[in-house]
Amino acid sequence: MKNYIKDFRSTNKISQAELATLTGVTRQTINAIENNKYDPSLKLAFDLANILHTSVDELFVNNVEE
Amino acid sequence: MKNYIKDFRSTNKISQAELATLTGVTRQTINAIENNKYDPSLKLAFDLANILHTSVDELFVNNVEE
DNA sequence: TATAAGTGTAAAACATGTTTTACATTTTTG
DNA sequence: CAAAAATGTAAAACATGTTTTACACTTATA
Repeated sequence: MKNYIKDFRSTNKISQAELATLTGVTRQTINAIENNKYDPSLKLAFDLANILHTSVDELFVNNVEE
Repeated sequence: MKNYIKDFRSTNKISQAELATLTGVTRQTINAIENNKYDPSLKLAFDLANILHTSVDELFVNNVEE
């Protein structure tokens, strides 16, 4: 699973910490997701898309190959 | 989180068991998600959307109020 | 109406996502 | 350049998602 959080975050001029606060998770969670340590829950994916003014389908790309 | 899996499944004329096989999870998982026992992982959400010929953003709706 | 196919459900074990606490390194700015 | 802000990271505890096994109930079909 690839994501464009960093790009959208930069476009929206917002830090990992701010994005964390706005989505109600910790900064570590945002950092881990950006660095592909794991994927967010579906709910968090939607919250991230909302705050970053985009959609889940645009924010993430599902690598069909595992 | 609300989902339209049952509706899309019906449109695509496919059983819970078939959808499970196609997405690589168990029938119980599909059943639990349809009945809102829990939300799928982001990857499973994408796989479901693909198989059901729709998008994550159309298949699920994020209830902003927790 | 009998049988098969489809659906609902449950508990235990296991896998993945998130928090907490804490510190190190890098980047930005006065 | 010094200080502040931002980012990377790690381990333990906790929360949520998924499998396995198993059985009961309902709906479709011969």
